[in-house]
Amino acid sequence: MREVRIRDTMSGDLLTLPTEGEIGIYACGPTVYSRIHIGNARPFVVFSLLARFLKSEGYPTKLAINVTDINDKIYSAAIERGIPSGELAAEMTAAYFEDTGGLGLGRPDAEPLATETVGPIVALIETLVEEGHAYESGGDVYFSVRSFEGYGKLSHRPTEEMEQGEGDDAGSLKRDPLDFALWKARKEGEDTSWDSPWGPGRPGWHIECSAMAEAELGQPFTIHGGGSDLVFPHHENEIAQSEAARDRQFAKVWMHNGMIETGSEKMSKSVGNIFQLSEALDAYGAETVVAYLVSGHYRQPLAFGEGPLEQAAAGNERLRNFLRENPSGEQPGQEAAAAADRFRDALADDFNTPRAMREAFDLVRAANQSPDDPGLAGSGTALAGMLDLVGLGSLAESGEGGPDAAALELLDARNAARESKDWARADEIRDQLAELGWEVRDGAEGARLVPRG
RNA sequence: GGCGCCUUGGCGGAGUGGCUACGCAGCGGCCUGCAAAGCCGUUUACACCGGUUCGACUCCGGUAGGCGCCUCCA
Repeated sequence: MREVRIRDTMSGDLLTLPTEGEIGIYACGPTVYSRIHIGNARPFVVFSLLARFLKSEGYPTKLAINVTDINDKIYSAAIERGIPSGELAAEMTAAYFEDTGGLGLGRPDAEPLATETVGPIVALIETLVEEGHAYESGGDVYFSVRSFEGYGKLSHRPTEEMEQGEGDDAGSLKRDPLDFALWKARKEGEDTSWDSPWGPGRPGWHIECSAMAEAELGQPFTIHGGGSDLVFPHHENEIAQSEAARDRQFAKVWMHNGMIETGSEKMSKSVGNIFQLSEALDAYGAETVVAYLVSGHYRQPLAFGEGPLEQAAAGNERLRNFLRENPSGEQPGQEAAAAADRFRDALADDFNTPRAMREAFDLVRAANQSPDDPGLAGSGTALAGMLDLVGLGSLAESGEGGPDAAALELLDARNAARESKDWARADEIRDQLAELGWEVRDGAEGARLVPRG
C-alpha cells in the first residue's frame, strides 16, 4: 500500500490519505437538465480512476457521485420542452448513465439522487433551524451565513461584499444578503414539491450534497471533489451546512479538477461552446476520450479540440501496436516491474496521470529498443496492468476476432506472390486487404494482418 | 473592485535550482522489394524586465497578456 498524497484546496498542502479506515470519496455529479458535456465528464473520470487506483493499492474505498435532479434549471428546461419536470429529470438521468457508461469505466459505488434523499435533507434543515443556523421566511428556509464562523475558509474569501442567490427574487426574504436558500417554497408553475415542516417546497442547491454525502459516507469522510468552479459557493456552502449542523469536520481533503477549455475559455453551457460527451464518444471512441482526459494533470485546465483528441488517439495506437506484439502472459522482468512501480508512484503523487503515462511510453520505447533484454521481458503484461489503472486496459484487447477466411486466403496469395517476387501482384492484394479493413505488416516472422485504424 | 490561478519547443502536456519529460506532428536516416510497425537523429522550449545564487525555466519582485470564481456551471 503506497502512501497517497492529494493537493487540498482548503490548505493548499499535499495531504496524505489515511491508511486506516475507509476512504470515502464524494464527487459532485451533474445537475440533470441536459446531456452532459465533456467538461462534466472530467470529474467522473478523475474520481472513478482515483477510486480504482486506491482500491488496487488496498485502500478500502467507497466512491459516491451524486445526481442532482431537483433544480431551477430543470424546471425551466422542462417548461421549454413542454414536459413535466420529473420526466425531463428522469430522461436526463438515464442519458447521464448511458453517456458515462460509454466511457467504459464502470459505475461509482453509490449514485444517490436528490429526489431520493429528501427525507435526510429535511431532517438536516430542521437541525440547522433548531441550532439557530437557519430560519424560515415566507415558506423558504435560509442558512444564516454569519452564524457559521468558518464561512469562507475553503474559497479564502472575506465574507464582506459577498452576495449570493440562484438568480431569483428571493433576496427580499433573506435577513442578510449573504444567506442562501436551504428550502424553497413551491412556486407557481413548479410541478413537483415535497412536504416539509415549512409547507410544500423543495431543497435549495447545496443542501442535497451535504445530505447525500453524509448518508453515503458519514461525516467526516475523506475526499470531497468536483470541478474548480464549484469551490464557491457550492462547496463553501456545503461545509457551512454540514459543519454547523454536526459540529464536526465535513470532509478532510478538498480535491478540485480544472476546467476543459476551448480557445482558452472554459467550456460552459452559458458560453455555448459545449461539446457533449456523447458526441465525443461517437466521434472518437471511449479509449481516445479517456486517454485525452488523462493526458493532463487533473488540477490543470485542459485544452479541448480536434488536435488534442487526435493526438490522444495516435498515442493510443502506439500503445496498442506494442501490446499487439507483446501480449500479456509473461511475468514482468525487473525493469518492466520497476516501470509499473513508477507508474503507480506517479498516481500516488497527487494523481499525476501525465507523469504516469510517461512511464508507460518509456517502457514501450525501452522494450522496442531491446526486445531480448530479460529485464524487459513481460513488458506487455506490465503495460497492460498500468493502462488498466487509467481506464485504458482495453488497448490490450485484441478486438473483434481475427481475420476471416477470405482475408486469410488473400494473405496466402500475397505470400505466394512475394515468394515469386511478383511485387505488383503483392501490392495489389495488399490494397484488396485494405479494402477489407486489414493492414498488412511484413515482419521477420512473416506477414501479419492488423485491423486498420 | 475582491480572491485565486496561468503563460513551457509546430500542437498537447509534465517537471526540476545545475542532469533527455512524454506523446503527437514535421524533417533526415536505419530496417523493408515497396510500405506499415519499430529504431536512431533532428529543429539549442521554458512570456518580458530586474533580483537572489557559483548556477534559474525552476526561488523573489515587477511588467505584459490570458483565465477562473465572486450570478447558474464539472
